[in-house]
Amino acid sequence: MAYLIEQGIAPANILALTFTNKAAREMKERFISLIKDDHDPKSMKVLFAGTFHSFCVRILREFIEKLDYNKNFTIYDESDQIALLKQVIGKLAGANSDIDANKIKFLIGLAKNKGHEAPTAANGELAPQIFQRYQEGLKLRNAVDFDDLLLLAVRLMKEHPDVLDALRQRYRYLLVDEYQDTNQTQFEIVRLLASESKNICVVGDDDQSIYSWRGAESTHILEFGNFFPNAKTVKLEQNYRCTPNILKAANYVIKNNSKRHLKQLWADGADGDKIRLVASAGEQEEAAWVVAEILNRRRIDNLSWESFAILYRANHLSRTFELELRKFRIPYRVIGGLGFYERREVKDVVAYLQVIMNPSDDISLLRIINQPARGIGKVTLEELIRGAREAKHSIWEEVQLQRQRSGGRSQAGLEKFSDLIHRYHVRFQQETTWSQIMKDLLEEIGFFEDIRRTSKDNNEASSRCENVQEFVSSLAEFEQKREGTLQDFVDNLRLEQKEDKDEEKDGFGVTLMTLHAAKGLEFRHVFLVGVEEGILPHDRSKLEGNVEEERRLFYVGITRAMKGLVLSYCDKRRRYGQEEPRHPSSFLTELPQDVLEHISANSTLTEVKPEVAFDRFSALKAKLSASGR
DNA sequence: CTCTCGCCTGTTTTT
DNA sequence: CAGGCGAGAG
Repeated sequence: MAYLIEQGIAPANILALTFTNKAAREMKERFISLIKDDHDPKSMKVLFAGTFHSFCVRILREFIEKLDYNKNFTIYDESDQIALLKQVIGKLAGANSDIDANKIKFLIGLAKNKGHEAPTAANGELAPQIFQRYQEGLKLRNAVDFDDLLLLAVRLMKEHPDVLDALRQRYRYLLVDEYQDTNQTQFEIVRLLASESKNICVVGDDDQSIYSWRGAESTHILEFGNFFPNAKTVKLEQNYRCTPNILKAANYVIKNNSKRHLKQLWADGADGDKIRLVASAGEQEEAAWVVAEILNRRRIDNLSWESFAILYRANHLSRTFELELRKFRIPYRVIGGLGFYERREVKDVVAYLQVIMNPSDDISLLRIINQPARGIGKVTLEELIRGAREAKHSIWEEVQLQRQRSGGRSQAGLEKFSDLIHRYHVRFQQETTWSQIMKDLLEEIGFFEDIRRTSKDNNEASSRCENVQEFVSSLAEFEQKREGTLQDFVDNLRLEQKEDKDEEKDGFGVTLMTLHAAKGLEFRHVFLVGVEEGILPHDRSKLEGNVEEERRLFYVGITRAMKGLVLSYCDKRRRYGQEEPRHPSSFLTELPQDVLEHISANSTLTEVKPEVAFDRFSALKAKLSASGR
């Protein structure tokens, strides 16, 4: 990107795509720091650097009317999808059918990611019908799901050559990061945009392909030359991040994969510290050891909290570490997991905004029509849904009909709700102080009182109220920056994990995140925790015969570390409130012994003694006898 | 119509 | 353990 700018290419003609918002942010930052001496960073705002999804939203908001959607379409997230699917399944198979909405959602996603119009019948007898009804349901609600964003963008470009042409004119230089993770649809987008100009540059590493479960195919990068025959390949084999010891460990692990593009990674400099393999009795001990080590290391080397990251395979593993960090009042941030906007109270507030902007959005409407309670109960709702279905219009329109008809206890409620949405719809259109309107709305419906009333305790109540307050202040902030419409605000919310607000200014503490989220990032000290058989590799991957992807995940984790790497596992772990025995990951046996140091978390930090010798059979034996007792 | 209680089920990874 | 959901009392 910096090179293109140096060559005099207009920033508006450059399009840079990534897979996560964090990676996009990181890319922008590094780019700005490269060019800031010669160019005004502000003039670079027209350069689009973002995720595939946010790029697609942008072009769809501009052109989607050509596909017979309304411009103010709503983006459905996972829970909205599930809600819609449950409706569809209920309609199709009866209320007490045992069809799992989650499974269907997964199948639909898989099909869409591969660019299919419908899942094949083999996926389950009802799946094709459900898929069809689901898609109709989205359309009816003027909504699109995450995968549709990509699919519709492709359709737009294919069916409307004038649009494609305009986009090609606009985005003349295309760059894609983490290209090994492109799925069929994303590949199609790239191909459509770049096939004429051939001004395309992609970066990727097949050893870091960790999204095949989302339809990513690393063949896209391996066969790049087939689509762009004059492509020039540049191998980046020197690693500037890790110490030779860490890189050696990574190389040893990854070479156990059979399906890969061979390369010789090397790193300069001193070997560095040994990699520490820490065994703990349980997750409490593991967390205690890790946090004590962070405290220690920070003091000794005079480091910032930001130098440390705790990485894990699955989100729920963050909990014990959060508790322990809190105990010592160490600042930290958790990436992912239950996102900010996924919290009940925040979702409710967002749903109000959605309905106000797009009343056809039944899913959001049903969420808030009786929230806080205004006398619209199950019976009324069923009537509304039935009426809407029969008349083939939205529930909102059905509300407009039924509020006229008198009788029934819910009448007043319907009247009130309908009037409320109308009034605020007008206000949001006419006034520009969105945050004030939002405050008025929350006040009028008694949202905070309702939260206090329905919360289990004071703690929960105040934290939920705070979340809503924070939402309102982020709205205020957005409004002050004048960076976009209210619709843009909601889009960002949907597509972006809520990041810590003061992340930019004074650091954000220790980072906790999944291995997937860590890709593309680096930390001075990495603690890769829960390295146990069944967690990494995950049990499910073994069933699905995809252990090699788990190994790549392990590889990604190892190579996030610049100087220090700790791999840690427990002998037992609580799961569903029940304690279970655990065993070290088989991946650990693939590590070169000479770069390892074995540590038992039972020994205190001041007197760290290397364990006798790591012998997994004796370790296993010890565990078996322990569990036997 | 509202609310509480207790049973149930699930936990991979992300936009 | 925790959040979702249905049943049943008020």
